[in-house]
Amino acid sequence: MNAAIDDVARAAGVSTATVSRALRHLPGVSEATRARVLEAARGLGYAPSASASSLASGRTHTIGVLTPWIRRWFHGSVTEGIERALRAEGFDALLYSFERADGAGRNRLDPFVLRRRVDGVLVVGMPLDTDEQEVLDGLGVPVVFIGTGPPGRVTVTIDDDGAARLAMAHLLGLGHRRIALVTATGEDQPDWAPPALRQRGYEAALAEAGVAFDPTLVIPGDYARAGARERMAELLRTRPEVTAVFAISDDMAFGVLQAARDAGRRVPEDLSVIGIDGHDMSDLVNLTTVGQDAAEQGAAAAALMLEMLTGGPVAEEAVYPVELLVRGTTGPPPRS
Amino acid sequence: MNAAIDDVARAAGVSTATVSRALRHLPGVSEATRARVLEAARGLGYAPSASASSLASGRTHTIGVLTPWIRRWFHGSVTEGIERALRAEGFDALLYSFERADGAGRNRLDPFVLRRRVDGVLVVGMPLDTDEQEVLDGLGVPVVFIGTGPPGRVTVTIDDDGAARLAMAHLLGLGHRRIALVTATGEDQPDWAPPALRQRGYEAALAEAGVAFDPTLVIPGDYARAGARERMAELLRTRPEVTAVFAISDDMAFGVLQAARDAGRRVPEDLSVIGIDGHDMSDLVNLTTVGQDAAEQGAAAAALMLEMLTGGPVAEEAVYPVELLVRGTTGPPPRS
DNA sequence: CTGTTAGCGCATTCAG
DNA sequence: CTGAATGCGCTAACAG
Repeated sequence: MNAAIDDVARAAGVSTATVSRALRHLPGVSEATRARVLEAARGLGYAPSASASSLASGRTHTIGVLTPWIRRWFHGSVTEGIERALRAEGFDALLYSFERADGAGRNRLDPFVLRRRVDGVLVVGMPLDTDEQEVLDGLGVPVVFIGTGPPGRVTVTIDDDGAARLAMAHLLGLGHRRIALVTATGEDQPDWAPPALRQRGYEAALAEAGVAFDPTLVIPGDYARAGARERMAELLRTRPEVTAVFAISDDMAFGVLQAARDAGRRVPEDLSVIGIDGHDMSDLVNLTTVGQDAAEQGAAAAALMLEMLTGGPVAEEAVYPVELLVRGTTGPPPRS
Repeated sequence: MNAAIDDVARAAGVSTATVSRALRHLPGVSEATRARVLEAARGLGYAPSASASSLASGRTHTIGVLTPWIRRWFHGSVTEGIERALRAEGFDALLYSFERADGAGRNRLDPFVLRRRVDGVLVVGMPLDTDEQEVLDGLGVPVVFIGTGPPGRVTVTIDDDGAARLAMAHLLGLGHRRIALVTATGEDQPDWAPPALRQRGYEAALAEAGVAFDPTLVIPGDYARAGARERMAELLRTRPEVTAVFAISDDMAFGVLQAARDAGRRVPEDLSVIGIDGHDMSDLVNLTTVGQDAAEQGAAAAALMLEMLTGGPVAEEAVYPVELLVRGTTGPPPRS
C-alpha cells in the first residue's frame, strides 16, 4: 500500500534517479518524462519517505522551534507564524518547549534531542546563556533568534529601545512625571535582552524630559501577571505619588491593572498604565500599549532560516516596527 | 565530528548490533558490555541518526499534532501538554496547524505531508469531517482526538453536557430564567462536537428547572470573541428581558462582557455572564466560568497514544473533570 | 537528458 | 549473550 520510488519508476518506465529528479523539480528532465513520472506517482499515491530522503541527502527539511512556552502570547504567536511560513515552503516544524521548572531554573538544553534531526533552529523569546549557545552551535546548523538574541547573531526583533521611548513619550506627553517601570529581571536576562533595552529607553526618555531617574521606581518581575500584580500592590501602597506605570509587557500590565483595581485606584483617572505587545486580550481590558506583530516576526525568521539554508547571505538584524495603540488606560495625571 | 554507530562499536570492541541493543536497553546484553558501550557512546558524543533509525525500523518516534490554531487558549494549552508528555518519553512533536483561511473554509488536510513521517496523530480541538477522517485513517497510524472527536474513536474530552449543566445550575440557582446561550455553529460543528453537546446540557437544565426553551435566545458564533461581541450587542438591544448569558467558551464570554460594557449594562447587576474553559485571562476580568485543565488533557492524550503504539488496548473515551469557578460576573438577576 | 552504482546509518533477522 | 549480513528508500555522483 505504500508505494516506493521504484514502483513509480517501473510504472513510468524510467529509473529511480529520474523519478527523484522529476518529483523534486530538478532541472535536466524533459517535460514529457516529468509528466509521465508525476502521473505515475499520483496514480500510485506515492509519498516519498522523509527518513530515506534525509538519510541519503543529509537534510531533514525540518526546523526545530525552541521555546520556553507556547501558551504565552508572544511565543504562541511567533510559533504560529513560523509554522505557517515553514509549511508553505514544505518544511516541518519540530517543537521543543523548555519550560522553566519551578525554582530549578530552565530545563537543561539537551544537545542530543536536536542532534541530526533538524536543518536549523529557531529560538523564540529566550535569552540563551553562553553554555546553551555553545550547545546550539555544536549542532552545526544555522540558528535564528526571535525576540531576543545575543549580539552578532541573526535576530528578528523590534526596536526595544524605541518601543519604550514611544510608550514613555505618550505618558510624558500627557503630563506624567512619576512613572514606575515594571520590568523583568534575573540572571537569565542579559543586557542585550528586551528588559535591559526597554529600561534604557525608559531612562533615556526621562532624561530627555528632564525628569530625574529614580531607581526605586523600577519594579522587577518575570514577565508574568501574578508577580507584577503583587509587586505593584506594594508600590501603590508605599509610593502614592506615582501617577503612571509602564510595564514592558502587556501581561505584566494586566497584573498592574489588577493591582490598581484591588487598591481601589481608578484607571486612568488615578493611575495610567501602558504596556508593550498588543496582546490579544489588551483590547478586552482597553489597555493602551505599544503593539508589535509577533506572528509576522516568526514568519520572517522562518524565511531568513530558509535563506540561510540555501546559502544566501542574510542581514544580521531584522527590526520590525511597533505602533502606539492609545486606548483607555492612559490619561492625564490627577491634579494634585 | 558526528560519530556513527560503528565508531561506537569499534571503541567498545563490539559489533554495531550490540551497540544498537545496548543503547536501546533491550534485553540480551550483559551488564558489562552495556556499560562499555554506554561509556564509549558518551565518550564519542554519539547521537543516533533519527533518519537512519526510522528508515531501518519503520518507526519515527514522532507524533503529528494537528491543530487549527496554536494561540487560542485551549489549543495552545493542549499542545503544550502534549509536547511535554511526548518529550518525557523521548518522542518528538511535529506541528501541523491548519488555520481556517478567510471564508474559504479550513485548509485542506493534505494527506501527503503526514505520510510516513509520524507514528501517530493527535487532533486538537478540531471536529474533522468524514473526508478528513478518511485521509487520516489512510495514514495507517493511530489517531487520538482531544476536545472533540467522532463517536467510536479514541478521545479525550470533558463532559460537555455536564459542564453546561453546571453552568446553568449556577445561573438558575441565582434566580435567572431568561438565559441566552452563546454557542458555535456551522457545518463543521457536527452533533458530536462540544457546541451541540453543551447546548443539549443547556436545554436539559432549562427543562429541569421548568423554563421553556426559547430558540431565539440561542446566539450562533464561531468560538471567537469578536463575533460574540457583535451578536451580543444586538441581543442586548432587542431582548432586554435577558438577565444572564451562558457562553460555551470563555473567549466568547469575553466578547459578551465587551458588548455589555458597550451597551452600558453593568455586570453582574444588570447582566450575569458565565463561560467554559478557565482561560488564563478569565480571572483578569473576573469571569465566572466552568474550568477545565486543557494541558492535562493534552498530556493524557499523548500517554494514550504511546500506549496504543505499544499495542496496549486503551479505553475509547477519557473524560476529564470540570470545576465551577464562581467569580464576579454572576449574581442574582435585577429585580424588575 | 537519462540510467547505473554506491552508499547514507541504523535495526533486524539469523547464526553461532 | 553476541556478531555478520541484509536491506529500509532514497539521493548523488558518475557515466553514457
